[in-house]
Amino acid sequence: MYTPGMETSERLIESTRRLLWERGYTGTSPKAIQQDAGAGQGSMYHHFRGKPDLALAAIRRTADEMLAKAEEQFAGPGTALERISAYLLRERDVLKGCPIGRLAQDPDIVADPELRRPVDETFDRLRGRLAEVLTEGRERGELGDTLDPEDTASTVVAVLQGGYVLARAAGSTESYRQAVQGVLGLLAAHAAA
Amino acid sequence: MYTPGMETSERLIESTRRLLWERGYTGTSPKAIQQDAGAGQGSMYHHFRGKPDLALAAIRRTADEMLAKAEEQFAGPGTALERISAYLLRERDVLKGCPIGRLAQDPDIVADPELRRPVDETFDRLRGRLAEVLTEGRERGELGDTLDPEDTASTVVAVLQGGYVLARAAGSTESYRQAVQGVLGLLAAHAAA
DNA sequence: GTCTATAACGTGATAGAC
DNA sequence: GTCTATCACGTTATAGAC
Repeated sequence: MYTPGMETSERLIESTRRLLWERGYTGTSPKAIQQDAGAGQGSMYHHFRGKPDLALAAIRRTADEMLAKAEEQFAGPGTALERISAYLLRERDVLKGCPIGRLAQDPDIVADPELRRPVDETFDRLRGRLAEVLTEGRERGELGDTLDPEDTASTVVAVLQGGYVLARAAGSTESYRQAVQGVLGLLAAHAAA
Repeated sequence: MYTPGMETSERLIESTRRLLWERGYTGTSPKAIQQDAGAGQGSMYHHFRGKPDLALAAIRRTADEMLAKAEEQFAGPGTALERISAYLLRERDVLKGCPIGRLAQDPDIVADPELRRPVDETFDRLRGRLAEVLTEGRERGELGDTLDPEDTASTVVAVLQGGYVLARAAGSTESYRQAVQGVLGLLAAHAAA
């Protein structure tokens, strides 16, 4: 992943992002990061205090990117259901899984409050924005009054995260697609009711 | 975890089951297993060919146990919705996550077809049984005709798996509860329609 | 800012004694 | 069947030269 026109610290963060996604925190060694970034031991420990410090920088950047991409669909045109549908069905590297959700399974991430915070915040903001979209849809009469926006927002995020899990287990994106179609079908039926 | 009245190979499997749940495959070392089980290196390599072989035995047992516990709710009394509700709301170690779903995030598990197979099969059977329960509910008129049992079954499994992810990220079971309430609410609205 | 050297310890496995 | 010894290599970091 060596990229010539990029600062060493920048390259280290980008390599860490990629390796955290592929192998998780426990499975990613400082040595692997250094090799991937084309940097020596000394460089890494000059720019970062250690593995957790570097991981924190990488996680924050990935989290910001994820929320920005989600906002593209949430703030887009269409009904609430159309925007949520666009979000769930947009092109994704389903078999690679969610770069943030993956970290929630890592015991070393969950055990460290500094590292867990950006993961928690990411899901909290996603859920919050989805709840706003759903509330809007209910006010516009696109969805029934009985729908609980907060609970349903959590459900949508959970279907996304769980869909990733099923797809990786199966080695196929089909189960992700099914899970998404299922929840969209339930939401559509609710709208019609 | 040393348990006196148990065969060494039995203790090794039980320790592996617990450590795989807590730390995942990559994060679990043979040495840690041996110490937990109170067995030496030689014992482990006498009974098992290595780490993957021992992990396979542990995963199979956990998978069987999971499916058996799920069947208790699926085969129980009540409507389809009541049985699915009982399944999702039964007592669970939510913050510890799903011992099988956790493995789907592990690159070394996914990369090894022998180790991935039991994980995939577990979800496939869960999804299959849920689809049967939903089909039954539709035939009995408990659920609307527009509901797709296969897709919805995937959705329910995904909500469960995703709920675990959200709960671990938040360090609280609340988001799991919300995600489950959300999908049950959508299913209930569908039933009423 | 970057590099190499070194260190103390862990990993996954084999060999062979008991 | 169980144990300890040994091995080659990886991990996470520190020290200090360039």
